[in-house]
Amino acid sequence: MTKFYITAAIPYVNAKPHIGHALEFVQGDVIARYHRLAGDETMYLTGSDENALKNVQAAEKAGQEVRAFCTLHADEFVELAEKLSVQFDVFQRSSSEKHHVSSQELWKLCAKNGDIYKKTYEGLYCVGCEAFYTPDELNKNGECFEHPGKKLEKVGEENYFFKLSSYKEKILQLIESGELEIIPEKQKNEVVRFLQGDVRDISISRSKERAHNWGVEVPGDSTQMMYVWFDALNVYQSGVGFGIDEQKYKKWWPADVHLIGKGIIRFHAVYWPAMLLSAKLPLPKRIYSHGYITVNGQKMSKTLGNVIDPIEIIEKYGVEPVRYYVLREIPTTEDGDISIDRVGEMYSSALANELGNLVSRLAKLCEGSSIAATNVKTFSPAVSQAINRFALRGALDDIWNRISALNKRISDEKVWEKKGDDRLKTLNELVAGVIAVGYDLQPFLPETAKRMLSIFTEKTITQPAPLFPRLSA
RNA sequence: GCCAGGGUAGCUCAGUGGUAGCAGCGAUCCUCUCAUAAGGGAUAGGCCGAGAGUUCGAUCCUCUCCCCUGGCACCA
Repeated sequence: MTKFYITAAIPYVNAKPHIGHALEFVQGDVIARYHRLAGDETMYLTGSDENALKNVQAAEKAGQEVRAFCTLHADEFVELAEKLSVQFDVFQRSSSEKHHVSSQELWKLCAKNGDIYKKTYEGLYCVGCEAFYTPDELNKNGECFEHPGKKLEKVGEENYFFKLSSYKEKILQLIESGELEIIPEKQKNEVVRFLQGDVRDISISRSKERAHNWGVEVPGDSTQMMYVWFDALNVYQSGVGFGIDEQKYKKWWPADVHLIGKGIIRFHAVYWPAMLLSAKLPLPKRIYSHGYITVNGQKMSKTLGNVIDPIEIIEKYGVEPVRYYVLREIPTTEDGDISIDRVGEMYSSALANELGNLVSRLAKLCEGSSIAATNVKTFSPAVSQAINRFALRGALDDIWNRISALNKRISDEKVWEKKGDDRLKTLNELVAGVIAVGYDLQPFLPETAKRMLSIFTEKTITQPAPLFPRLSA
């Protein structure tokens, strides 16, 4: 039995989840479910990024204690996963004691290898980003791109630095050779271009004061806290026992897939491998990067007030239509758009009319006939291949082509007019087709798939209640 | 500003050096009746962003321009 370990990025918990988080959770869930069904021992992990300064600021704004604030939001992500039928095996909070110990362990390994050094850093500091910039990273007015109009301050501070520059060539080679695979190509190219440029060492700590005394303390220096990404990335390891449970860690690490949003590719494809190389630990095998969701063609933003709460759509249409939408309508590795109306359209056309009605009509046609249930135990090659290439939408395209073909066959052959052996033979073939569809659909729409398989493997097939009832409105 | 990728039917997109696509959704029309008034079929007359060049010939090659999107160190 092979193991399969996939991670979803750990979200900041400074606000409640939006539809973008749902997209990533569901994508990862499909891949995890696929591997579980294929017989792999599977681990699907996510967690929460709680040590970020943003959380401290958000908590202060909300007038709450940081830890309580984080717990509140972390719970919302756990709840979202449940409502989406997303099965995480581990939800690792980065504020947990174990995670702190684990991250300090990683730090020590990098330090032992001589890759961490102290340096007084003087630079231009953007209060909005709470980050330093070099002049060439700024716009022509000398302001950062995130906060145009905001003057930068000159700040000096002694920090720990990580020798990222030492690993530039090695990582470039790993990525170009495909040993560390990045999908899609577009993101891979951006990482390669970055690595071909001037890669500088990065600051990996900040003063405790600047960190508002929140985060993971640097081992052996109680005046410094780890830069949040240093510990955040380590969630992928701490969640499977790194520095805590060696046996467990050895079993799961390295990750087979890191699933992330395109905005954090650099951390996963450059910093993270560098840290692991420094610590002499195995590297993740693949990075899948997905796009962002726009709403009615616009970026989601709190200012615009167009943030879509996935829970709301789930309540309106149900879980599986939401899963279907983000998997089929949103290009797997690119940006896509969502609107409530569009979800409704998809519900009617693809789910109720095509799939739901197919199940209904075929079940009805089968009533009174004894159908020999086929026992499918594997995914179709097309679907397997698509999932392994992170082409989730492609897999659904294939499945829906088959659904259309089944509907067409029923009409073309006027199955309802057939009699005797001819009818029985045709029905058997059609049922086999639907069962195969149901099997392939399991990772995507688990509940629907389960019902389909159960309906058509019964000894006597009877017409079920609609899988996707027509919407009244 | 710099870098990358795009601008093709109402929408989402595919595509090729030689009259643009059996594409999907929506729309319109026709049609079956097993089915959730679902299914199936047909149609939709789009200057393939603008201009110039290369070529016998370009939507696809080159150049310029316009527009959009993405990346530019803490955003799923």
